[in-house]
Amino acid sequence: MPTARATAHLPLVGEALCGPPLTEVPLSDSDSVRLAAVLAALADPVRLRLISILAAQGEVCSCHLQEPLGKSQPTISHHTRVLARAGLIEGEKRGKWTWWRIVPERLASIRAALGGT
Amino acid sequence: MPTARATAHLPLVGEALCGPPLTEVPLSDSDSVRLAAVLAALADPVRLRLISILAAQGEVCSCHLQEPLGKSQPTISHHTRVLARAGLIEGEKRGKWTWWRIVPERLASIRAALGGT
DNA sequence: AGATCAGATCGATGAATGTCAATGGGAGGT
DNA sequence: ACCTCCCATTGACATTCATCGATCTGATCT
Repeated sequence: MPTARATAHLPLVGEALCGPPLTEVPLSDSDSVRLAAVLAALADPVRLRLISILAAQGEVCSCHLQEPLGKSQPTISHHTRVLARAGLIEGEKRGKWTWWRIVPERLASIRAALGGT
Repeated sequence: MPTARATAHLPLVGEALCGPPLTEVPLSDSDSVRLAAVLAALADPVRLRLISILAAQGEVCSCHLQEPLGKSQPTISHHTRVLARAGLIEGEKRGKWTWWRIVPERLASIRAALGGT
């Protein structure tokens, strides 16, 4: 069993996402599960493109997502639900349509959890 | 079909990760697939804790990962492989042991792809 | 050479996930 | 009332994935 030398300190969890910033690594079980869940919500090509569309257009209703994403309506609904449950987007029903928008703080907290200053 | 108003511009792909920064959203198919693959490599509790251990200790051999992660040796090997293939960690064989360390630029490129400055 | 140890690979298994057709539920419009 | 449109939900299917036991490859040591 060799010995390991300590060097850099790269915090992996930001306050907004997983509670207070942790001082001692490794990540706790619950924190890692929470962060992994949010990252898993992001780790899909369709959902990434969906988010990029929202980022570009500010607010988009589901009917505008189906065509650029090239997926069926239930699939789009599934992806918006996954993203909304992860807190990455928010939906608001206005009349017949549901308008979706990004929650930028959530993306920022992910970046922070990944070691951003 | 309602109309959408354009607001913020949130770039999702950084240079280091997926080629030149994209000016027009949405993300291309290939870019979203590439970014999703790296995020998927990160979206696992065991791998997040593994990375946090590496971040804290600088350089760690596999034999030191098995115990804190509480997983079998083949499972640890599987996770290091996934992370290495995603470019998030690097392994170096020295004698009998394989030493693993973080590739900080890779994490930084992910943060950039997620809209960081 | 033989024994030992670190870690990669193989095979199997159970769970999670992306996808879509079909259906259901509301909100508008006529 | 009826019809239409938007979207969520259900059920089913195929694929992917995390996990571990067993095995294989190399490197080290006696």
